[in-house]
Amino acid sequence: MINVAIVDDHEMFREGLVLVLSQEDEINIVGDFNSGDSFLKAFGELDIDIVLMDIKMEGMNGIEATKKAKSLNPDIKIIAVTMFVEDSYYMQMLNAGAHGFVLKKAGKYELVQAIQEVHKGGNYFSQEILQKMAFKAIAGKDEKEQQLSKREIEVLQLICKGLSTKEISEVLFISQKTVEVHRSNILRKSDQKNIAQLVIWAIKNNYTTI
Amino acid sequence: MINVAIVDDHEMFREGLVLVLSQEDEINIVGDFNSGDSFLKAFGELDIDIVLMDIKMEGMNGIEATKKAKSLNPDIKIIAVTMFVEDSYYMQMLNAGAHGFVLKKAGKYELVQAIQEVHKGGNYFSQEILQKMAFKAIAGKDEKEQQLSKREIEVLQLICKGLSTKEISEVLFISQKTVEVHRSNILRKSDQKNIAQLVIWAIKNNYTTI
DNA sequence: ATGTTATTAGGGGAAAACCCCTAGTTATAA
DNA sequence: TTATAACTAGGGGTTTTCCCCTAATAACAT
Repeated sequence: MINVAIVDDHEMFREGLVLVLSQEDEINIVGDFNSGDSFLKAFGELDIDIVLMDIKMEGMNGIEATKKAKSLNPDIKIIAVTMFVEDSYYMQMLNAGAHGFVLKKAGKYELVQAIQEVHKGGNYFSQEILQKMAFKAIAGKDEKEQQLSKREIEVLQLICKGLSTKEISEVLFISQKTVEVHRSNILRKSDQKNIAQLVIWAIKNNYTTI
Repeated sequence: MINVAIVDDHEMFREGLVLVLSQEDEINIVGDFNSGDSFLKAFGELDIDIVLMDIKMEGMNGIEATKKAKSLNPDIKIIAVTMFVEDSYYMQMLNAGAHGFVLKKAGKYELVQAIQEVHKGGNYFSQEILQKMAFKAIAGKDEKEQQLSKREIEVLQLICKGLSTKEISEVLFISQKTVEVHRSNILRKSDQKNIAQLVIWAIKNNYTTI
């Protein structure tokens, strides 16, 4: 019997997951939570083998919740559940200690397979994600990973809120010139060529929420 | 007994919905479909009272599918299921003939309530949507609804793909000046002040997909 | 028929974004 | 201790966006 907890702030999706997985004989749903906080609060009292963790949530996100859960109990296995097949955040999630990665558009059987695989001590990644990783590895094995700095993430989030360079400079108490530097570094690192593309890239890479 | 069909291209969400609603004694799931096309193909052979219709789908979207279903059978009731609480597309969906509007983050009980209400011949709208409509009505009762034209929607979608004014003019075989006119009309009608805001507005209003 | 909207396209100019460049300070890692 | 990276900020320039204006043609509705 595999004890599974579910953390996702979408009621219907979570309730659906609970019901779908409850049908499986070998899976036992020990709890479902609508936030990282409520999950961690109940964490001590539950016997959990595997957590299905949404990455994008209001309040504490899946990456933070995964780090904290792993620090409380390193044996726990976490499978990230996500909407998009994008570049940057599965690395963050893997670094946080996740053992698997499943897309929300995956079906029941893929999800059960992922749970079984991870419970046996393995890893599971959706095909689409593996493909993305493989292509990325082939295409850019010489390029070093261009990660956004804290300040750049801050600026990116303000850009996505629709603030102009001038407005951002006023919010962050820095000169417009500095914001310009951040802007162009963000565009270069993200490999996007204008703000429209950047906003969509930021959403897919979990830097901002719509 | 209420015969319900579900149209949504997210496997897990749809499977979840099926299971959640199957638990209800008065609800009978007669079919679930991953696209507007597959739904309409099966439409003739099924006895459907109510359709839970996702608005945002690959291929034919929920608005088109709703229009076609209503033209085939005007008695059918459609409840739109959607991710965002935004301005423009519930009007489109209502014009297409929808009787209800439920957010994806709604819980099981709200959804069942919506189905019952619509089946009785009424309408159902999530609180958040009613609030949005009410505030909109109060704030802008003199302003007439500024709807985007076909060409503007075309331009908007190209903007969201990250094309510059020059590139758009080349794709559409019109002058840059004309594209500029469309751009500024889109910004004015959407009441957004730059491209970053516009892209997010377009996503929320279902003009483009991420 | 006559008004409205959509689509097209121009002139002209202000503002913002974008792209070079240098360069100082601070912090962190080798 | 010495690179390396992050954050800061300026000069100077091009390109793009955004905003004002006029205006013609076509389509559609009252």
